[in-house]
Amino acid sequence: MTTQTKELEDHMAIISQMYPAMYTPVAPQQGKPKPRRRRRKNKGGESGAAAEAKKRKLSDEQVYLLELNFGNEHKLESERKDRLASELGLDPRQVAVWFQNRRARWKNKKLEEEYGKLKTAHEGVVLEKCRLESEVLKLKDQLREAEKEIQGLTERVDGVSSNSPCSSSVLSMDPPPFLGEFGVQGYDPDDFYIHALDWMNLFM
DNA sequence: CGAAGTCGGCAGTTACATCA
DNA sequence: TTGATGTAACTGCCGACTTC
Repeated sequence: MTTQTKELEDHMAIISQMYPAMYTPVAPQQGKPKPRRRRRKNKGGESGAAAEAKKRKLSDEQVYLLELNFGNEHKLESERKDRLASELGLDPRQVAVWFQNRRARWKNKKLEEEYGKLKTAHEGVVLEKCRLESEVLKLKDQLREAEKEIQGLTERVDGVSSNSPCSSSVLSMDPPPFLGEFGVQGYDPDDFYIHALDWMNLFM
């Protein structure tokens, strides 16, 4: 076996993996030919007998060369089509049709890939949304607890406010930065408890 | 400039081969 | 035998280009 032949076989193996259904070996026509259903019309003007004589399935080598050409350029200029057709022993029309169908398959494949990517991305976003929603619920709970605690402390402070030396300055302070639900800009949930404790220490 | 012809591309369809 | 699937080939339409 020559290196070139081996290379061709390797390429065919790869291509066969990509398009398994395209490369089943052509079985020689044996016995009496089955009657074919009639097409609607034959625009090409080819006689029925001539069309009948044509091999329907392209050979592995023909497909391999067509794939190589398609890999280089998906579009087919007239000159290249004629050259390819004579190289492969095909009608230029067959080459054009093959490229057309191949472009359609390629487009479908790309659409499927794109769909897969979008689906994965969408699933990721839905997951992240769930995570964020549960985090919001958790933070709301924490906020409620903190507000309850502050309420209790405030009531305690009110009870002794009349004889506390610092009461006036404390009571005149701005409300704590964590009061109110999500109304504070620059609020960092990680620092929530640290800030809350700092603020409460003023009363201790 | 515009009508007519040609050509290539695409979407959709049909006919056929192959396989489970 | 039959239904599903892949593919070659077809139809019909459209836009770009050329010719007259």
